Amino acid sequence: MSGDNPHHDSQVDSGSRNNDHKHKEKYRDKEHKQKEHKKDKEREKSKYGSSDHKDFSEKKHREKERLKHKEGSTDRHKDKHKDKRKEENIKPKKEKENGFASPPRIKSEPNNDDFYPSPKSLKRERDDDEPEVKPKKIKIQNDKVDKKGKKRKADVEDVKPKKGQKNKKGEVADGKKKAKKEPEEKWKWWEEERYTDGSKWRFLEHKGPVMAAPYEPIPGNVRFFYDGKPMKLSQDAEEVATFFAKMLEHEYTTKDIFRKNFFKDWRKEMTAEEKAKITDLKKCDFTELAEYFKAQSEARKAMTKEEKLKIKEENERLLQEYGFCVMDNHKERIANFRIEPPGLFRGRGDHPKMGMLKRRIRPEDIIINCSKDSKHPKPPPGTRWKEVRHDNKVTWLVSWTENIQGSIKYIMLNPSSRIKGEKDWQKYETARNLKKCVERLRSQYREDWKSKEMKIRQRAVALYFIDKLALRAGNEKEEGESADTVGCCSLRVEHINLYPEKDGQEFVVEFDFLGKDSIRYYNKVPVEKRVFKNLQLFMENKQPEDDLFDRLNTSILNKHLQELMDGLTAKVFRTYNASITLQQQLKELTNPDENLPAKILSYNRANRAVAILCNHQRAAPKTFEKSMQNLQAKIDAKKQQLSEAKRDVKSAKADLKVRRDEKSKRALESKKKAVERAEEQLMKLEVQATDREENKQIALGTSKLNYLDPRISVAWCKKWGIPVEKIYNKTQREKFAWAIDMADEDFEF
DNA sequence: GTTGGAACTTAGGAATCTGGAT
DNA sequence: ATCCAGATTCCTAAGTTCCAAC
Repeated sequence: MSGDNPHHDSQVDSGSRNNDHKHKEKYRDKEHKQKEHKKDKEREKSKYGSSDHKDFSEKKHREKERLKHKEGSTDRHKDKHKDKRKEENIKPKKEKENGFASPPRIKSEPNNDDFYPSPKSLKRERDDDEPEVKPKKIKIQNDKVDKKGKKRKADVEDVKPKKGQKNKKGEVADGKKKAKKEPEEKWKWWEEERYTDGSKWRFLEHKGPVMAAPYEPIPGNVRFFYDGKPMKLSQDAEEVATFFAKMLEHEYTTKDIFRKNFFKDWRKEMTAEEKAKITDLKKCDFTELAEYFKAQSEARKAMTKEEKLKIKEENERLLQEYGFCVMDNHKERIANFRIEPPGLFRGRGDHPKMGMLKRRIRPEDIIINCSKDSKHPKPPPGTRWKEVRHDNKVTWLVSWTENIQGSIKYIMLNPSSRIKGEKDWQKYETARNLKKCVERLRSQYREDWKSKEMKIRQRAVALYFIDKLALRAGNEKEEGESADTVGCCSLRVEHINLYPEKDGQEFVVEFDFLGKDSIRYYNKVPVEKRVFKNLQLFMENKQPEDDLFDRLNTSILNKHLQELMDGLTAKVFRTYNASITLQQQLKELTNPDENLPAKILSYNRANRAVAILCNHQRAAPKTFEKSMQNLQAKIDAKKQQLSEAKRDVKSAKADLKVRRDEKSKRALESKKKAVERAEEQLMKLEVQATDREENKQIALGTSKLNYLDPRISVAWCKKWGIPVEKIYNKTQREKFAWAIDMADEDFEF
């Protein structure tokens, strides 16, 4: 069943989702005091008389003021005190590998890492404690996938690098003549077995992160003024001042919260004297600093080619040295090998922490993860790592705790790596599994709309939204820690409006809320009557700021989903619906007779349908108006050309009438051709304009990268003879190499 | 069972690069 | 050769899910 999600249609072309900033005001200073409305929940409870609702104890007393910026703090600041209901009984969790039927991994011999020690000589010891090491090849479903009949080296042992390897490695690192060489043959990890024991790798070696560049004090002639008088700042205070100065242009340096947070954190960096003197941000004049940085960036732009080349080479050197690691005998690209530099935090939307100082990360903050038997990365001279550990149950190479939210940041591998690719592939397989049973689940939740139990009804309605509208799960968030955004489970009464009748449709629900990244979701959808009635019920006796689904959270929902299908979670619906929509739209929009650009346009339109479904928005490009004008000018010129061409045809006709010779006839023909050509070009330009206009605020990239099973696109390309390069750029081809290699034109999601 | 932390995916915007127009 | 717009890459915030400790 493809194209089996009829209810998307409305969404696909339903209107505008503008990110209206006014809209945000609406939520800005709201104090959500759900706590005060617990009584309402109690009321509902009794209404349904279900016994399973114990009371929701209230415990929300956040103590603000965290020691955030305490020196070297690795402490958590997440003293969360959830006020969520926890009345549900939670099922015992099942152990499983997410329904990904794939065989245990057996190491196969790579041939492409010449830069690093060739592993040939180095056998890894086989892991004897891995019973599943016998590859019984639970081959991945995809029928066609396997056509090539891989030579699975089922018997190759997992090799572990030995000393020899290390030595070689060192040598490679130093004189990296070899390192330059591209591996001619790309490693097809998808033809190999996977680990099934939960381990992520056997061997991992890397050079550690690239630390942020040290602070470079500003020259003495560049001055900071306080209260009109120049003032030399201590180095630490100065550094933080430069962060602010660099942002001076930006609107958010005018925001109260930003300024307040900044000033508070800045003062912590000041010496006692500075602190005593600098008491008012308004009296601070950063303009000379700002000009200095501006001039610097101008200078950078004006650099000669040689200078630029030099920088480029230096970057390339860093990339070669730090941008790769060896994981299980393969050289793999690292995604983010640089430590995030210090600066001022800018969250998205109305973030309560905007402007806070994002502290500089020191080696002492950093945890290194690598193989015990690898050459460990060296900390910068005179420093040490916080810890070096050897945990092969995780994929990260480096981690540190960030001081704004107290969360952990990681350095991990590039999307083209085996470890990311396998996971990505698995994600789509889970979504395809959902396809097989989605109708069953749909009937199930429709049944549940009638349940006697409130929490089941809520779960069923929420699931309906997640399925129909591709909403995110919606975890609860801690108030005051981040912008006020919601997803499905965390929707509040104020986020929807019910219209028994609107615009000629019955039972319309209007959604208006800020989702991830404070992107507005606005949509009007007709729903089934039963859903509508349920929503009315859920909203009864509630305040706008109360949870719509007060008996539900993501944990309850996902537990339920897990029971319905192995590996099923809320986000699988987004993947499934995105991919199935693409497949179906491609089927619908592709016209076999059309030429290549037209087909690509169809692809983009199908992609766009998905982006709209998933609400992937972008700010209209700054150059949008101009580029539209340019295009319009082209169109006008083409129109002009066309009308001239038509006039030519007329006169050629007249000519022919008079002369009646072959030559005139031919002339007429060629004029006619010119008209046709111009018409075609005009049409193309107009289509392009439409396309661009339609795309003004839609971001296609996110869905392409994260939600659309690449095999659908690859199959489509193969079917219509479209070079895959037209659809995926180089990076994307690297990420989706597995799909490009395995999908043939018959692939069905 | 709850809770918070850890791990990992998803996200939009800024910075940088590139190649075609001039 | 230079400029510019669009494409690509980088950056890191903001989500989801899993899991261990209580």
